[in-house]
Amino acid sequence: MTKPPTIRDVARLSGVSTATVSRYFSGKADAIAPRTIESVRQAAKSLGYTPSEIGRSLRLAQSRVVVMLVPDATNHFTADIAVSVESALKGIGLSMVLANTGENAAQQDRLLADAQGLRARAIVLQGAIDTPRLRELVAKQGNLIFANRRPAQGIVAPYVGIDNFQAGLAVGRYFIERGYENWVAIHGPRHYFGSTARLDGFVSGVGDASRVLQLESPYTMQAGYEHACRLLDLEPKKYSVFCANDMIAYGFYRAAMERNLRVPDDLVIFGFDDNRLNEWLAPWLTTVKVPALEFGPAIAKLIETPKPGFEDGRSIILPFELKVRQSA
Amino acid sequence: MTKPPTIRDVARLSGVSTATVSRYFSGKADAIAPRTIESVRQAAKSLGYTPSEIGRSLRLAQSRVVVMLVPDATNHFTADIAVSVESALKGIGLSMVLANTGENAAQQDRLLADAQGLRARAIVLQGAIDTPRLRELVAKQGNLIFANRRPAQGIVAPYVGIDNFQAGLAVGRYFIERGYENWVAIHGPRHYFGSTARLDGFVSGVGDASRVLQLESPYTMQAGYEHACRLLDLEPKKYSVFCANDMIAYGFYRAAMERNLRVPDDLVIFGFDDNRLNEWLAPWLTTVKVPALEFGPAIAKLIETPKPGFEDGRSIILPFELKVRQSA
DNA sequence: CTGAAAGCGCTTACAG
DNA sequence: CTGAAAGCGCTTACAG
Repeated sequence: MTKPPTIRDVARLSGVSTATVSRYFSGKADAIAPRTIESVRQAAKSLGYTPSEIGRSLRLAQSRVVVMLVPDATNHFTADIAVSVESALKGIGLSMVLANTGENAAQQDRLLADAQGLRARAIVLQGAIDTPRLRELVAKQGNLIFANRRPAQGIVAPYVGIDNFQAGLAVGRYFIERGYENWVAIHGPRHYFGSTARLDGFVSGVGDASRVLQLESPYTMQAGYEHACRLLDLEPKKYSVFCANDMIAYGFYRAAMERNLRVPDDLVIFGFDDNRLNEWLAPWLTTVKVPALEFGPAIAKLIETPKPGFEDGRSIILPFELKVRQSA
Repeated sequence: MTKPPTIRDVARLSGVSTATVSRYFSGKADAIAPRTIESVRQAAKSLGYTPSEIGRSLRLAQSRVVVMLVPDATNHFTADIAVSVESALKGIGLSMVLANTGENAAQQDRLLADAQGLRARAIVLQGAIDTPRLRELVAKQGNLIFANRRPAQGIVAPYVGIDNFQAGLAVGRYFIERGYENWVAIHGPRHYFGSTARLDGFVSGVGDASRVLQLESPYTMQAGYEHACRLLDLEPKKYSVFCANDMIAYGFYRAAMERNLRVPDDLVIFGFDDNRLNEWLAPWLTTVKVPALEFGPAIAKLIETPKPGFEDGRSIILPFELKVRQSA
């Protein structure tokens, strides 16, 4: 509750100017006499001084905060990426503020304004909704980074993630190769560009859009379960289901188990993400592996590297991989 | 990339002083003439002005950032609490910075210093390691809040969470009531005060410490699995296992399944937390329900309410509940 | 190697 | 209802 000591307190106690104290704390100690260093160190220590990031940020017109906006922080894969990013940012001296948009455009825009208020060094969006405010910010600030889902057409900003279209395509082709029938694509919300890219890729892969049953769905087990119940009860068939993420796949599987269906004999299920839970909870799930742990380093690199020119298309495309296990 | 407009730019464009613009943005608009308000609003809008939190924080000697330190952000229950807290803080105009201590004392202390540097409004610790720096901060800043695990003896700071000792006690008594034998307590790391409180409670509940096999363990499925394998292979028995959290219980269960053991006939498993995954992944797990969603509001309330006196024991004890399902 | 001074973007007590 | 001015905690170009 006591007011924290300032640079002036340290200067006073060690008998030097604030300039010298500042140099000590901003890594310019090699231009200070050893004896001076020592007295500053001591004074700072005895006062328990930690430089104020606020003063520093104001002076440098730049903060060390990066804001990450996610549609749903309770989604495991989203959280995995967030953890990876937080850790990589810490490595370069930055803090991460995490905020939930709840898949809500107005909420996203509000948080975008907050991030602007914090003068965030960068804003990382995992699944952005295309709004005028978003576009304005991209154009004016140029410090937005899109992660995992590519931004909508016409937004020029760096993207870190896999090529969702290619991944969908690969799954579609795999379906053809294996001779699967009764295609179902449970795809993510249409307002995310990345969701539709996966879907479009898949449809291209199987080659016949009219034969793909497309179901839009939130990225949750609950939703996967409900879609499955409806489908399996209304018109039971040997479906081949491409799920927009692993959680949907878990839900679908649950419904299948309840109906005593065997996978992959009675039903084919393909997931997406290969989240950390699979190893323990769904080692049977065939899925697309997205390298969650590579997001952090890639994003950190993007933030550290200054923008080259006006056009900012410095995307980092991470590799994906089809993890073929039992379910497909 | 353009430098963001400042309060001065808005003042200039609308022909008023910065004081007036400031009043407009800090909710003192009722003391401004309607016409003035309108011109400020317009000017701000046309410039795309968002007040700088940095300038504001410096002036007010108070930031709107709350730092949350967690031992392991990939732990689901930890993440659930973090989500709840983030959402409640947003409701009162605060941002949350999340950081991982990785169960490492030095890392925790470093992050504590960072939080101090950010002049965090509050620091929330989910599982703190008892270090001199932590104690110093509690004494000097008085803005630390302990969540889910009570601070070590002698640290006077608010705590939000269940009474871990009582919860452990209730489980121990339940074991006695049901006549369970071969007690095993797989407890969390000893450097967390909350872990030992649960264990101590359990031991009190069964009433005979010498008959409890105590195994220290990280809070992971992997660790639960490994403990189980060792135990079940070395000396197979009908164990009654109290797991420090649900993840450990999942791991234990997995090992049991691999050995064709039936729960609860061949093995009794009791979890802790009742995390969000149980509903889908382990609806059979008997566990202690900790109300994750109540942490956010409780912590927000604590932050909003000014400290009463010198002694700060304003803890909020949340209710827990034994969720008896099949496994015990 | 060191210091005096200006200024980053705000808010608010004071005066009118 | 409004403005001039001081000051929050820093950093750095400049001068010595």
